[in-house]
Amino acid sequence: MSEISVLLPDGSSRSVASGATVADLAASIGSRLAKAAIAGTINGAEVDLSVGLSNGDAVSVITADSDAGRHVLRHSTAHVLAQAVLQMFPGAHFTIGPAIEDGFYYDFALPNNQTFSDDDLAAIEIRMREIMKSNQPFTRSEVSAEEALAIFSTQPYKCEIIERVTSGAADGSDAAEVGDGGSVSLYRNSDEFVDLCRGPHVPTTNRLGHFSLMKVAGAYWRGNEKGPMLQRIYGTAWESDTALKEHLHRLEEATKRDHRRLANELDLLSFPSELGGGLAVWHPKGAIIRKLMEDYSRQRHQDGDYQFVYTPHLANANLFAKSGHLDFYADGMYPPMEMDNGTYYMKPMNCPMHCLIFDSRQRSYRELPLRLFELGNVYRYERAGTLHGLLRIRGFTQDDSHIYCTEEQMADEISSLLDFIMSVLRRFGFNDFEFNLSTRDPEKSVGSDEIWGKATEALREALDRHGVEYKIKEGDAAFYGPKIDIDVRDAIGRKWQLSTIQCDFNLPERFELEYVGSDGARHRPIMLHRALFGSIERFFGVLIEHYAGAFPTWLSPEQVRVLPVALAHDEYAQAVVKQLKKAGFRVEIDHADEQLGKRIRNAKTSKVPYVLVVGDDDVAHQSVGVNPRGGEVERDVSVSDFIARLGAEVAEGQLGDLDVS
RNA sequence: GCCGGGUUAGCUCAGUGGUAGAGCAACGCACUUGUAAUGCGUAGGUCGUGGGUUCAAUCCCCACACCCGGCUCCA
Repeated sequence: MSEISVLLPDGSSRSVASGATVADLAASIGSRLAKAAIAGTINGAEVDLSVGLSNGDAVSVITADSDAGRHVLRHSTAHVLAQAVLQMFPGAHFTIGPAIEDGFYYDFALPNNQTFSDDDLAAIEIRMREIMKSNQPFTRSEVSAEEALAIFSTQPYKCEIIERVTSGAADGSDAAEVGDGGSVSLYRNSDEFVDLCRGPHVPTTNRLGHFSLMKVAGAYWRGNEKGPMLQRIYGTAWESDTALKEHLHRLEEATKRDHRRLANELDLLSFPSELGGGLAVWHPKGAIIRKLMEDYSRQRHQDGDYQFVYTPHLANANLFAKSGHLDFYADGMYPPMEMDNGTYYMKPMNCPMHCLIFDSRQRSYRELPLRLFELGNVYRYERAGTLHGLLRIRGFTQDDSHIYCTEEQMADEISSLLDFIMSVLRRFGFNDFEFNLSTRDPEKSVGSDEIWGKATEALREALDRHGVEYKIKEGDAAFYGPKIDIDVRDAIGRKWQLSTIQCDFNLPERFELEYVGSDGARHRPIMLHRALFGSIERFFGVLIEHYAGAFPTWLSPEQVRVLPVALAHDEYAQAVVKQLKKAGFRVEIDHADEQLGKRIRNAKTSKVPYVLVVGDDDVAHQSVGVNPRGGEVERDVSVSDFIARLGAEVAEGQLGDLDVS
């Protein structure tokens, strides 16, 4: 028998029999690898294990416990989901079912606009397990478009995909379904079930099984809100039961951090339904944190040569007509108030008002960059279904600034903004940043090519100067200019978009803003919008989840709780409280009318950073027992020592990074 | 806005076509405790709002409000 030679990922060559498949190669390397293999790559392209090798191929084996392997598992599980649904719901149409982060989904259109119930989900999962157990092979074939249309003649969505692909109108999601060649690739795993798919898939359905169907949801066909609404089933799938369990555990942990739950448990704020949707009231404890955030923000802006301004919550419609926002965003604004002297709107943004301030008198180039800053309250009528706790809210406060500068100043200004942003975010325990540069959408934009080019270049230059990696989001800019968005990762690795720096060529034009240059001529300034927190509300929501409600001492609404062991120690405890308050700390006392253990538990569940227990010894020695959040109890600490340590901790928090774990 | 699900005591949640229950919290009494839940007792709800069906609705139906999970959107 002749042999061929293939190249392995480590650079070595290996001889295998001519006609060997990826599976054969894996088996020749080791039985363990053969068992773990679910797909492979040949010359960089992902393939099924059953694909034959050619002499000189670069080959790798994909195992289930890799990202690529889990992707294959998830996609194969999605096929089985579709198979089960088609069996159980005669007349159902299936559409697309990709693998996604942590799992997969599949979209269906059920006859007579039926919807899936939770009971259906459980039944579908059982049927899926039966299919997996029956060990059906996934078999690939390639057919012409005509043949494919015949095979899927009762499946209009599949026909649409085939037609789009063969007519060259396919987008990414179509290509993922069928591949991009002239022919259409299919995967069949029984006589009755076949799906369009590029693959690869696991060799047989019994390689699947560590999965769970999670939820059912509505989803628009092709994401088009005017198109039909489909029924989507989400699932998660993993390489082992352990990995599945770990994932479900992570979800539980994330639920415990939910800011809506913690805001309630910690008495920070609430969303009374009497107020209306998407409107919050801040309770005293939440307000303490908010004030500290605002104080810090104001201090940093003052240090950064920003000038503080205030503007009203309402404005005449003419202002928003002039800014152009009424044309673009009227649907997202609270409805107009007809007054006897005109029509008024709640402001959905601060920028037009800041432009009025800029334009209130003649400006010189000597004033630039002119940085106007406001913690500005804005109101946006977000669509009802989009509201989400503090993260998507209708009334909120932006830490908003508009910077007017020259073209030449733009790059330096943006560069220093990046430093400013990261420095502020670090103060709140965020150390992992991701940058996105959003570029022009030629279909939806104002301004000349030249100015777009310059501004995009300035943003890029600033990012390059910082040596940070960034992603380009093609066409994702606002209509008025390119922008940088900054995402942070929180303590459990989730990504949140917070800060933004946006160039604006629209408003200076519309407001005819000018400054007098050193040449004596009038010039139009560049305008930058930027927010660090984004909105105070949203940032606070993210902060709650990041710290899981256990705020660092400098931000904690209650920094210390003093617990007298017994009634006899109450007087001393009150003296300790008095000293701490005098030193500027937020302190409460919990009198001895409950068991000590109970009171400690209460303090811990309230996430108070320091619990001080005081008893006979402490009265005798002017000391306290210190029980820190997440640390060991320390007895006989002198009150003055504790005050000094607490003061240092709070001050450190105000200067440097916080260790968040 | 669209597709689902939900709304019962301050909180977390049971429950029923004949106007309601638990745990925690609150309050009272006893206990005075040295590092994560003492015991006993009391009080607390127009069952989201409005309409309909019914002898009777918290329960069934409709509308609305608000919330949750997604989709779409996000200046």
